[in-house]
Amino acid sequence: MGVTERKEREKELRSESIIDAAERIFFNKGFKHATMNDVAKEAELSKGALYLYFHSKNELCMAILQRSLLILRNIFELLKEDKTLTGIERFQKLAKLFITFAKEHPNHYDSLLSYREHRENCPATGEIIKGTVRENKNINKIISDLIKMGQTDKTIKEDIDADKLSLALWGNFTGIMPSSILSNRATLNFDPEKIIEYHFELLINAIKT
Amino acid sequence: MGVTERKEREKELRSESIIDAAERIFFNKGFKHATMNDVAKEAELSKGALYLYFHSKNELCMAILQRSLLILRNIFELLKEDKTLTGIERFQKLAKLFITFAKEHPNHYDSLLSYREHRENCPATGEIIKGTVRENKNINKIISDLIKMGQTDKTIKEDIDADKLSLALWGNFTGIMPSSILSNRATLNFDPEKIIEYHFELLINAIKT
DNA sequence: ACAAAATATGACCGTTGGTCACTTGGTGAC
DNA sequence: GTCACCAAGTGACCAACGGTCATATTTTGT
Repeated sequence: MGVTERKEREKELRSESIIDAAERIFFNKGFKHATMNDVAKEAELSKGALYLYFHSKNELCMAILQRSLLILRNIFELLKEDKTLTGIERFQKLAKLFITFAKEHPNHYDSLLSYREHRENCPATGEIIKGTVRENKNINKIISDLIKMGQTDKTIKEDIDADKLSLALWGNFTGIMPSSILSNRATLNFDPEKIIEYHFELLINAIKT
Repeated sequence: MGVTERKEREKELRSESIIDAAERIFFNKGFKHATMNDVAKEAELSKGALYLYFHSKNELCMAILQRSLLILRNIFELLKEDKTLTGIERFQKLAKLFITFAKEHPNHYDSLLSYREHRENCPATGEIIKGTVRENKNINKIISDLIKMGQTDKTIKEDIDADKLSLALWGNFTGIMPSSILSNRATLNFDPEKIIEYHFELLINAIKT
């Protein structure tokens, strides 16, 4: 009885192709102005069908956000596996990777920042929400591991609390950049990248051996 | 001809009383679910009249945000004028004031975080948007001044870039807290206040003489 | 071959932000 | 005191959109 398995795969594929369509539409028109009809048309489905796969527009947005987190996790994962660097050097590179991600995936980065807007009305029990929470934890775990690796190779102070620092960085990542990279930079009288780098510089001084 | 002046005052008062009403409604029902009709009723006006004072719902939200920034500025201003503290001690107290603000004015704090949602569609030339930008700069200026005061009394390292650090802190403030204080804390496995405090601790180590 | 179940459709609904033709009431000129 | 005028205010109305559901189509198991 391979039918149910095949159906499950097809359902999964449908779901993915809807998210693909949603990304194209949302990233082009913006979350607010894109409509579910737009997405349906792009996905070559009727509007009603979308609701067989996602409970609401917000949940569809959260599905995109989950992808964004995945992209970022993969970037950090690579850093973690780079054996040519010392611990503190890896930490140093975190800031650059933050910035690179935001620049190379501006739309996905934007979706990260709109977390607050879209989580509303999404039942916390839903698979998608749980997925984003899980992915979030994964990322914090990696950052935390990076720091611990620095402690192992003695390039980062022993008494640093890796978990807390990891969360602080994550907060900083989703804090300083928002007011910047995606706003009209014209109105800013500072360069957000420089701020992040400077901030990291200070932290590095605080934690290196 | 004191009539025009009086009318101007009255217009200003109306505007304020609309914001008052909007705060009560928005803070109770949430920005999304509150309607302009709700606000109109609360302000004892017709819906159409609201639009004589604010171009859109978003702009009304930004007016509330401007108030939030004002509250925060006043808090920081007090810290700046406290002559009993050394520079580094004042810096230390910043973190606590951040947290206090978020706890004592949760709705206003929330409105700060929803900046991204509401700025959309508000023309950058509007008085309200310019007001929020100005208030934002004021706050960064105060933080920056606090740091410089520490450099003057030699409790903070001379070579710290006060402006950059000020922006980094502001980013952190609007970064770590959002994912925390206002989310269901139940699902969090960490205490956001602790994270902020720890982060500050590290920074203090990096900048103190 | 056919009934049952899964999948898909799109007309339809309720709600809401925003508009606009119209009303109201204070003002200043005479 | 009267009256034309204009800013201030009104609320019926509109278009747009998220979401639903009765119906249609396709696939599945027997």
